[in-house]
Amino acid sequence: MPDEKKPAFAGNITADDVAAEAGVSRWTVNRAFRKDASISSKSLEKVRIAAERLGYVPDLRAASLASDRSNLVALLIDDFANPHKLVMMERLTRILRREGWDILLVNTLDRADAGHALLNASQRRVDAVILIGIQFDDDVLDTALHARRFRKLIIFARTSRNPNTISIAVDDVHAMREIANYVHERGYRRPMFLAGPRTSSAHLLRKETFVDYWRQHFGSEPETVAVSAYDPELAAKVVETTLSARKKASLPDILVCENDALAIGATDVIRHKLGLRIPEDIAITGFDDVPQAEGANYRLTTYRQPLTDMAEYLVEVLDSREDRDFDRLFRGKLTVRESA
Amino acid sequence: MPDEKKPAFAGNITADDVAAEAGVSRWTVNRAFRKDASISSKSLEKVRIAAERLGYVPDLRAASLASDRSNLVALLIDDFANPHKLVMMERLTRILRREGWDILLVNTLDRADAGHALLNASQRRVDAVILIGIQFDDDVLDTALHARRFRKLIIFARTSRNPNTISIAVDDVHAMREIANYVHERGYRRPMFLAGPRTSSAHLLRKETFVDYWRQHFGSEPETVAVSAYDPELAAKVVETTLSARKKASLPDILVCENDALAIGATDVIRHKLGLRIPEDIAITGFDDVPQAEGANYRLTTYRQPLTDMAEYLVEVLDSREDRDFDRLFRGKLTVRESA
DNA sequence: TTTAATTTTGCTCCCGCGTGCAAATGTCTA
DNA sequence: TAGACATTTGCACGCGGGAGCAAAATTAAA
Repeated sequence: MPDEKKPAFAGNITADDVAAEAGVSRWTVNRAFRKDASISSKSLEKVRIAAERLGYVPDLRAASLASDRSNLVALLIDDFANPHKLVMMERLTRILRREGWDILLVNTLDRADAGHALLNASQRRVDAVILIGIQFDDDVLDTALHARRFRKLIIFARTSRNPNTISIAVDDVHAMREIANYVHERGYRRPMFLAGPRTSSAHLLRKETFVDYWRQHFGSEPETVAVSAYDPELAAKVVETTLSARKKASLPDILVCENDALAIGATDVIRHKLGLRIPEDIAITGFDDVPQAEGANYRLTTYRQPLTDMAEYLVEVLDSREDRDFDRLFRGKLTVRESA
Repeated sequence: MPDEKKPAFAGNITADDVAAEAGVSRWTVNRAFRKDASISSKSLEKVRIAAERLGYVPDLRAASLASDRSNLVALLIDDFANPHKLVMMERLTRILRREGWDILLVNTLDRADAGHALLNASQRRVDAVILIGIQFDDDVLDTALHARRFRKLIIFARTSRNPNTISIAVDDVHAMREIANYVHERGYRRPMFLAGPRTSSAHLLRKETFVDYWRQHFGSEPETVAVSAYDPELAAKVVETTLSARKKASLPDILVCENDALAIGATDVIRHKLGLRIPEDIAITGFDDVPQAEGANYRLTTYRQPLTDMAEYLVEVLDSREDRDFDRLFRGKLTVRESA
């Protein structure tokens, strides 16, 4: 009695095998695995059973090839030093997966590499590219968009003025004004703004907004300092070299940081290297509300982005077949803690 | 003169289009994009130019379908609260991409979801699955392996006793003994071990090793406490409830933590909630050497995993067509700072 | 210069599934 | 129960490119 049962090893079970097993045609089998399928519950059941027995799962490569929809999006990141990225990835992967989207994770190694990263994604024929990094200049975006290798290029958590790009972000202007008002209300008068890297395209309007608003409404011109990456360690170095030489009287009374990554680095160095108290000697605000901002060590006053709402809107955008302007700004929430 | 030039919009440029443009056959075009190709430099040049002009990029879905190699690996994660994951992702994405591998990022939502996550990956016909999370029980692994949906199932940065699985990890036993010796040498006598969640399969041997070793060599039985996830916030809570009620004399003199995520949470709560000094009142050790361990705030004595070596070995494993035992343990490095 | 060895090129036949339509089957009403 | 309509099912063809071999072109040897 040679090979009574099929080999348990599923060399490659295709829809044809399942069709034979279930006594239907291949197309019926495939239909059973599509949600919009028009199929009788009877044959659906037959197919399910046969597929189960054979261990069949549809091949998404083939499906994608035939249908020209991959249900795959590329997620391009570069600044892995920013702890907020972990939060964003968690939220995006969770929600995208729930809605049937898979994610190709691409590490954009450096600015020169952005083009390669995009090309990489295009070879997999992703339906969209999501940028949550920082090193994307307009020329790279334009090249990518010109080649039209993907239908949608989404800049997440960052506003962009590029008209061919979809930007889903928090309303930086509104947020920064709220922070400025709060800072002033609490009695701070000599703010210093700690900014991140400037890129020509995907830009944060936080620094500009804060500085302009403060000047217009409260008279004085805030100092500003820039860090070349959203990296706590780098921020710490910059803050140290900027502040350590100063006399106590000429120190700012508050450090308004472009995001929590910078604020965290600043906090550490202010406390441990400069030996100052927060908020008594210098107060600090951040932006993003990363998990550790809430912890006992930082208790950071910051601004929370509505990431879940943003991710859900992102899915909407991905699913949409329209060709309208998808840009959208969200309102976040000022979260007050003890740091300012 | 109707449509003199081709539409700039690359609806879908295929190898056929390029072949026509370059005056060669389709197969020559495809060969031009494979690195092992046997092609004359003359036609390679012609193809390159034509491809450039038309904006052609080979379709990896089709290539994968035809060749049965996708050059895609799935990366399954669940514990996004652990900052070390960010480091691991950075390293893996960097090295894998450099070697021509793309990454499918899958968020394993919870333990019950692991099966779905695996199935998800299998539908894309990934060449391998890499697990860097924690919620993978043996039954899930066995199901996945039994279905034989991928050639390799790699457990990264965690040892596994499952014989069908490839484990690339640091030698926990060696590392923990080194830590235990160091702790004892420094004069600590009442250690408490702060452990993470226990899963039946992908297991860390750190707690067992430390406790056994300490008992055997130094007589006393260390206390142990467990946290249900590698999450600093959770660790903080557990440590607070465990230690806050005790008199100072009955406190441990050192907290040996299974990894930095726990150590960070513990540090915060010990300093800010219990009002104790580190290391004078309680010392702390971690494991992983996350970026913030080096920062001014934590200065954590910890153990660094050779992630780059491990990732490079991972690539070797992926590329190999042999069927041998790939399990491998690496030696890391004890990194001493001020916390212990 | 002719023949043999070698490299390059073209081609047939798949890979596994979706699209759109026609045939078949089922359901409802009069 | 026949006719009209709705639902299911089957099928030819195509998506873009790889494997392996045969034909053609190029190079080396005699």
